[in-house]
Amino acid sequence: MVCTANDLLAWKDFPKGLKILLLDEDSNSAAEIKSKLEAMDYIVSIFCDEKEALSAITDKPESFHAAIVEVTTINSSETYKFLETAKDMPTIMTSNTHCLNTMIKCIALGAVEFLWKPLSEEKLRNIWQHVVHKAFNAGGTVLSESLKPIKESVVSMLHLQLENGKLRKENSEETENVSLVHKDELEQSGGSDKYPAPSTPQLKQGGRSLDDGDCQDHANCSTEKESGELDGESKSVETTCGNSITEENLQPGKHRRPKEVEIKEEDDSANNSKSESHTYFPPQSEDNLNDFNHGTGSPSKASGLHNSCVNRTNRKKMKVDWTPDLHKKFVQAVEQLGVDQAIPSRILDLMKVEGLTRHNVASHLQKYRMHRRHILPKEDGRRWPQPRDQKQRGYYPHKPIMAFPAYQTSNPFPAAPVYPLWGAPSSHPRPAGVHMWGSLSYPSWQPAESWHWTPYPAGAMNADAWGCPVMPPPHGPCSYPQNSYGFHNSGRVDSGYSMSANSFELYPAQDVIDKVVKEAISMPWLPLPLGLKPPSIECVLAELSKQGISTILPDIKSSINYHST
DNA sequence: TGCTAAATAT
DNA sequence: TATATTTAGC
Repeated sequence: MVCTANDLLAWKDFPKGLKILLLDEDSNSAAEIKSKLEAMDYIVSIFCDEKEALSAITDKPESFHAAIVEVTTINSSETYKFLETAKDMPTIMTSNTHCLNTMIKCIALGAVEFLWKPLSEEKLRNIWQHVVHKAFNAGGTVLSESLKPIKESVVSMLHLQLENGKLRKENSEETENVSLVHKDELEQSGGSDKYPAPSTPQLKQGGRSLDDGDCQDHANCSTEKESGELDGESKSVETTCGNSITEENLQPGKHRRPKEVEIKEEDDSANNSKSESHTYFPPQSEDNLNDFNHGTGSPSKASGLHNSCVNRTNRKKMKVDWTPDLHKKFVQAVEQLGVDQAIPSRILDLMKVEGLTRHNVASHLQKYRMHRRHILPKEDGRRWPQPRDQKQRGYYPHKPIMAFPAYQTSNPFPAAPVYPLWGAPSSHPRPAGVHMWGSLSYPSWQPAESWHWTPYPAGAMNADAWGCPVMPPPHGPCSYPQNSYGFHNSGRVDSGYSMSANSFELYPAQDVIDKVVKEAISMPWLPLPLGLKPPSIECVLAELSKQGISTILPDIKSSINYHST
């Protein structure tokens, strides 16, 4: 058998010496293939019968590193059986028949590649890649006996290479990681096969571009974040793939787990053609990820987006995908800090998302502010021209537009964060003890659409929506501490302004209006909500009289007078 | 370190 | 072209 320690030591010329099981009923074809393989120093064992081949594999699994199996329309079912049985062995299918169905089925059953006959040397030369690939991606649990030494050998080889080269990996680093990194290098330089897909080496030699990236798994993502934050922001992370990660998910090491920031990466323009890499996790590959420590479980579902990660050969950009979840975290952090106090570093701390950098946050914050600044005013700001001098950070030109009583401005963490919004069901409870005119502005900004946000989901905190605070800001955005009931959108009070479709949707519920009016009456010392013009006493009296009310309670009257003056 | 604006990517 | 994100510069 081949896989002894001595064999490994002598395996300097890998892949020479790889043992190939060749199953082909056509003896001529088999002989021809064998001849070519042997010319390349592969060791070939020919079988004409599936059962024999299978028993050979079963009896001596370590005796073969890979199999080349011919499939015909006649023997296909047996071939499939072979594939299923010899799953752990990298099996390359060959055929004279160009049958897509057969091809697909073989691949589906685990074949690593499908080659049409005749098999040229070119095609055969690189079949070793499948062996290495399998060795590294078997997921540990299914790594066959014959592949283990392969893996070790390759790791060893690469390790040596690296030591001579540039990357010096600390010895302390666990083997898995080492192998990982190395493997990446190997793949990138040699155009070896990538993870999930059967690589048709002969076709991809040399320039693996997109595919490389595609298959790249998180290992790459994690690789150096080197580029990135020179300012040392990104401590451990690097790139990540997946979703927003929570602390709990963090591994002591550095490789991200299931939830991390989704990042797309692009190749270094200097070296490669630039392309974004999208990680694809074929079903069978998922567990393989662990092998390399990069795994991230499955693509994050939180974001409907693809998982993207990056091949870190380059150092350029890692695009953070601000998924709704991530954005939600962001908004929560911002609101927790208070819009005024929200600065990138603090937000970053609160978010606790591995892989996210201050720059990322700053960038997002910029966008966030832009939205608040520009979009809001567009919708409702027209009627509230702001003084230009209010340039204080965190100050948003938009005026209060809240249609509901809000929280006390001094309480940044209301016990019951309820965010009634325009059009929100009147059943929304109102925070107890709040009697001030809400100082909050609930920017109706934004187009929920852009964040997959459903307007006013019952009980939901619309954090996904731009500007929809998850937590009320500590204080109002402007100097209208008391007038938050902006009815300017109603069009009733103010018909001089056009209303957007959204405005209609946001139209305050009647009971809310009633409530506001009631409060205005009961608390005459408070200014009227914005948008409400104090009626003249004459008008009020006339209206009351019209309704058959001739007697006016003193406090009502005083209230009217109060506001009228 | 934060902010803005330009550059770049999608 | 519009939008999102990164990068550069202050």
